[in-house]
Amino acid sequence: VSDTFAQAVYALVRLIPPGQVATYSQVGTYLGSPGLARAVGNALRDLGPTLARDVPWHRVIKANGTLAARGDLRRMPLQARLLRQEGVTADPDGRIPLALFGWTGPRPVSRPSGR
DNA sequence: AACATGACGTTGC
DNA sequence: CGCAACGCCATGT
Repeated sequence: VSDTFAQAVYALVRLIPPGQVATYSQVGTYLGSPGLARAVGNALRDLGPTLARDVPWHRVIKANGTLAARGDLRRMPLQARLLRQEGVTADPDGRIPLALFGWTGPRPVSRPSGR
């Protein structure tokens, strides 16, 4: 459709529920390829203040569990605060345990009993 | 079409 | 743990 890659990114990030986080590569994977991580970052970087209200960009972090925005350190503390506000805490190392807060994806395979 | 840039990721030193 | 190099994909010039 006429949506750009960025639009797709916003749509997906919008689906990330509070209390959970996704990595750039993860988002990229759901969009088609893990290598899209960079492109995903670009898309969120281009996010405007208006769109930022609809898109929980703070729930997208790096693959190593650290926060991104190394060029815009102003957003770093903000992201940390927003996440903490949702219950997402970091380890003493300053990293977020993806094993606990990691988003399972747009369609979780939560199917313990299977059918 | 080619080159340069970037909220990334992984590996090597 | 910090820094550098390479790979990767989308976008802007």
